[in-house]
Amino acid sequence: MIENKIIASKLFQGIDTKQVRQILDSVRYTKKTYSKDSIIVFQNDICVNVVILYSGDAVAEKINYGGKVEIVEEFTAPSILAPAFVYIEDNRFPVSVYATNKCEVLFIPRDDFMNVMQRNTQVLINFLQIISEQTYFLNKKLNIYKLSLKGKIADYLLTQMKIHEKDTFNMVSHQRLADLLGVARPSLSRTLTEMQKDKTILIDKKKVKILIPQALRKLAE
Amino acid sequence: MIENKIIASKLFQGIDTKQVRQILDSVRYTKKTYSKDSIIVFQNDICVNVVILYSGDAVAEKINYGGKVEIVEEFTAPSILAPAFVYIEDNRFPVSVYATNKCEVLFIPRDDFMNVMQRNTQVLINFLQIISEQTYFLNKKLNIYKLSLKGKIADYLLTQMKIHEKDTFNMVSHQRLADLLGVARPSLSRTLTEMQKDKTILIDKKKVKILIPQALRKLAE
DNA sequence: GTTTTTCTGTAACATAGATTACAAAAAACA
DNA sequence: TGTTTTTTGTAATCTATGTTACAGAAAAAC
Repeated sequence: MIENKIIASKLFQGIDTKQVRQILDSVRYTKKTYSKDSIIVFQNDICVNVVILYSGDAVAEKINYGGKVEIVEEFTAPSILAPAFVYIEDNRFPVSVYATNKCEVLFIPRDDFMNVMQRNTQVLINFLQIISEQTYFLNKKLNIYKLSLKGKIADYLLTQMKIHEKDTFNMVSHQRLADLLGVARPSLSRTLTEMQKDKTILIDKKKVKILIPQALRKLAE
Repeated sequence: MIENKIIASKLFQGIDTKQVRQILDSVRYTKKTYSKDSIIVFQNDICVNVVILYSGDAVAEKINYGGKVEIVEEFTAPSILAPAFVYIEDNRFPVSVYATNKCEVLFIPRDDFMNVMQRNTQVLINFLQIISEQTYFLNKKLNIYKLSLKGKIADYLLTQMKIHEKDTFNMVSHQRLADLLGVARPSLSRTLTEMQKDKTILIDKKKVKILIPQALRKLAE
């Protein structure tokens, strides 16, 4: 039953299974299954559907001028692909999305979905929130870009501290963190060492302990 | 007449004055006038209104940890302030906005505005497009951040070429461009000189001529 | 047309972070 | 337990861009 799967999506938050069924009955939708490595949406395709990945995992890739491929985003079901490109004027997908394992995807024509939003306040709120959160996270990402490496690390550590709700937690590998922050691994190592010399943080094996959170806040501002 | 002023806003695109009047009549709204340098919205205020600047100019500023002030965005009427923060969960203004000259502002409670969107498809489309475009531009800005200085200049020149619809056009001053790109002025000068030595572009006084657009596209990818 | 101000080019130097390389430490495996 | 693989620390070097400083060119003001 498709409604049991998509109900976990943020798009249908606060809506019960029966209502989701009614919504699906009120629109024309297409259901497709994709095998590993097949392409779900093509870069530059015109985006006339709300695309809901309701099972499986996918990645967004961009092919740039020189033919080089860059991974832009990773999706895990349930997830809406490129919600901000559905109602925009030049509404072409900026990326290609392909399945990293078996995926099930729902396509709802944007006009039909517009009707749903007009009838169902909760869906409207949810969709507005989904797009708005993207703006929020992009803004945040942009701020992080402007920071020095120490600032980026500080931001990462503060976020982790918030997630774990304590000042001691396990770190991912240096290589993984370097990739996340978009920096070189040896630069990251060097800077982590500096921060330990500063007595701002303490690292023991995989464990980090934040000694002076205020110092991190200052670095990450 | 307020409706004659706000009708130029993207939010009311495709809607006639009479309808705008009807929309305004259907919501509770507040109209305020701000003198130069007064604050329109305060950073960290909860954002429960759609805020429409319908005359005047304003700037968004952020006060960061150390008390330093940073200019984030400039608004010219008609413009919606922080549309992406109206329906988000942690809906606090990320910035303070203040008037740089006399401003007139309309506040519409977000629940009332939600009703408008549900009754009026055009307003819904417009609002979705406004938020979506923000995502689009932030994505673009993020990509530009990742580029080298040459890449940033290339991107700027290509955009200008598109705007002017020809390969020769006037440039803004180095200082202004350096600020736009977020780089140091002498670095910009040096790099422009390099690009002229490469024969990619040609500069004469204020005029630039793009000699090899493909080279720029490669740099800006 | 002369003076003053602003803009541009450029050089010398500083700095953050990338790159490469390698050895020590830790973890995984057998 | 010993062996292999992965991860980490760190040093040497390179590179892009920032910083500072100043002189000549252009533009604006007078």
